[in-house]
Amino acid sequence: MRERRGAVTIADVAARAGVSQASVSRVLNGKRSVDPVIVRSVQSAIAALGYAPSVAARSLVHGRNHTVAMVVPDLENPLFQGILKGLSRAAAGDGYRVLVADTAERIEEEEATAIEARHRCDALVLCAPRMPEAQLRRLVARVAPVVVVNRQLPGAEVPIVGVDYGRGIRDLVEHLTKLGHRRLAYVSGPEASASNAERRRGVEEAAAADPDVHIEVLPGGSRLDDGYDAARSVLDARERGATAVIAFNDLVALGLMTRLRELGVDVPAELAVAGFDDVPMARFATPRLTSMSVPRDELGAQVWGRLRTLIAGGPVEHTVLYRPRLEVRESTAAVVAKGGDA
Amino acid sequence: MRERRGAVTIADVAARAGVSQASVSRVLNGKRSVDPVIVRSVQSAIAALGYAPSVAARSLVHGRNHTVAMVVPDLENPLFQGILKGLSRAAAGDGYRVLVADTAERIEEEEATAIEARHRCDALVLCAPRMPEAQLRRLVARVAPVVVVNRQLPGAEVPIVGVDYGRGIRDLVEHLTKLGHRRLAYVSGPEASASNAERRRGVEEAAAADPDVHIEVLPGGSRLDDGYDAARSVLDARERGATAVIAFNDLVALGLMTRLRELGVDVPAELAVAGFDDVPMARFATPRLTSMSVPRDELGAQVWGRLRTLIAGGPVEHTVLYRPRLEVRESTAAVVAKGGDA
DNA sequence: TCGTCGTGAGAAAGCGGTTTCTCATGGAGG
DNA sequence: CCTCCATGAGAAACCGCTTTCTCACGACGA
Repeated sequence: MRERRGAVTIADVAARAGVSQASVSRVLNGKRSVDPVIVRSVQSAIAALGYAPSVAARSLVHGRNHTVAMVVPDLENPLFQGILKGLSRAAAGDGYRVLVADTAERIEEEEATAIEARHRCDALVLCAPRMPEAQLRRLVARVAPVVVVNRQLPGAEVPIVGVDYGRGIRDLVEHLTKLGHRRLAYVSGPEASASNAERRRGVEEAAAADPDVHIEVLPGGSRLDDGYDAARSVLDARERGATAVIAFNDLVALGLMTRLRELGVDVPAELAVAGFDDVPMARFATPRLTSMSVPRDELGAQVWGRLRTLIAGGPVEHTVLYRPRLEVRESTAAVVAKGGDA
Repeated sequence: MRERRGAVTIADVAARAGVSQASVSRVLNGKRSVDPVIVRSVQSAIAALGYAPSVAARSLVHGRNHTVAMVVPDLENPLFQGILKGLSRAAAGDGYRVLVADTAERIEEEEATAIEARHRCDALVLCAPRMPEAQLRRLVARVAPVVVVNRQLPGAEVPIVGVDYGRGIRDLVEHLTKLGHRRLAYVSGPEASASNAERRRGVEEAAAADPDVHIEVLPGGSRLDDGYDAARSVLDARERGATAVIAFNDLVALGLMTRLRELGVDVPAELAVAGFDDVPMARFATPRLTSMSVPRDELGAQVWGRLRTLIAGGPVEHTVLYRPRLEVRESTAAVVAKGGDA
């Protein structure tokens, strides 16, 4: 430890420029009080030596290292990938980098991971945290500055960025009822998912708003396989009168459509199918999938905007919920009267 | 700066435990020379105060902060996402976190981004760097310890982890020739992509190995849209005798198949289609897509293994190239003789 | 008893940069 | 000429932790 580690330090620059370290520091940090001759001499020495200040030393003095930690339940999830992309690009514009911590859906590790990651960084992003609400409230108080994604925390002094899934579902139901559908099915997402709970609330609200509309909730999941496997119970619901299906997300919808096709069910002629999230493949499925579009990258950029404000000592900015946009495609069409009903 | 910043420091722990800071440090770092009474007293103080050592201070002393930077051309790419997932999970097992830098395909910024990111971290991962080879050689010498993904650097003292795309293509061609296909088309990837260059080399080698096999190269890209748009030139190639198509990757193949279906071309009866990467959707397409499977998460874990060795002062480990595994599905079948040729 | 060796623990220096305080110089005004 | 004020720059302390060096004490052997 007592040996110099080969890197160029501020002492080397000061020696080469013939000034004190304090002067080098002042030049580095743009202080106005430095004689221009010294400024040029220091800059010349910096360039000649290829000097870059130690992040650790600066961090020790400033108490900040210009990193932000992002904790996610699973990096496989397209939403989190999009948020990471948007966040990392936006933060880079302010000299920040994103440090990633993936909890692999181990809920019991989520809190410790968040605390550890935050300890390394200036701020934290919690993506769709799975832990119980009381625990989450205590955590956000502890790890500020923090932004939470896709998890409501009424009354908590923390910015929330998310998608208004309830609203999206209601809009989707409206699209389908305008096409004449009155009996629908909703293929549910994972039980532990807060965004699925919101979708289900949207389902309930849509059904409550129109006494003619009935929406049956079916078990499902979040992946292609889950949708594929849900086809059986979807067809049962169809026997009970359902003419349209809303899937938790596009992957579920795409898997479902594959199985329906294998089973000889014509989409949308015999059964309409709609998804959520509008993944790129939705536009290339057969039939093209009607879906609610969510701006993933932009979510990440919004997260950064709020974090930046918090880091700078600003106020807790408003919760922002993106309203999903309806992308009507081929998989939904007007209900066709079943034989004898015409 | 002269005010204490509220965090618990080693001085607080020392005061509470009634020992020196050196003793607290010794306990923290597991030194054997400490009296067990002092160990317990220190541990009790740490727990009571909720103390966690400053990452910056430790980093300053040790010259390491247990982070590794990963530079990618675009976080949208499923391969990089998978590598990030595998790397971040593997590194976490050793107390490391991954810091992400996305260059947004701005090749001119790649080098500076890599240097800056490395400066913040203990090591670097360069994913499919786009810069010219000479520049890349100079860079890897400068930023060691570094692992490069999907980019060959013969003779360079740097571990390479990647996919043997040439071998994958040759295996795919073999699969198709065994089905009786003799005239093939390859829908090319992005011009600047090193992995596309490898695939094209594989195409040339496969054609050179069998004088009966002819492979025509067509322009394409890397996304669903690119595949969709390539259908026209694919059909032209079919007029010239091609009975099977290999696409740069699965997204291109899926987009292509959508357009072929719209144009009334039966896959694989009239034209066989194969992809690369085996994304989840390949198993749910209609027809199910034949593809070369690549273990994305495992690539990330391999990257970590090599980085860890380098960080520990170990040798440059061997380049590892994963051989893609052929996943035969419905989109490829035996060539059907065209009318009149039977 | 005295001297030597080994072990445990505190003091102080150091990691690399920043900031505060102090000093020196020059200019202006009385 | 002398004093005061403003400005520029270096010295030293500090950020929080680690490590080295030194001291003290105890035990053992001569």
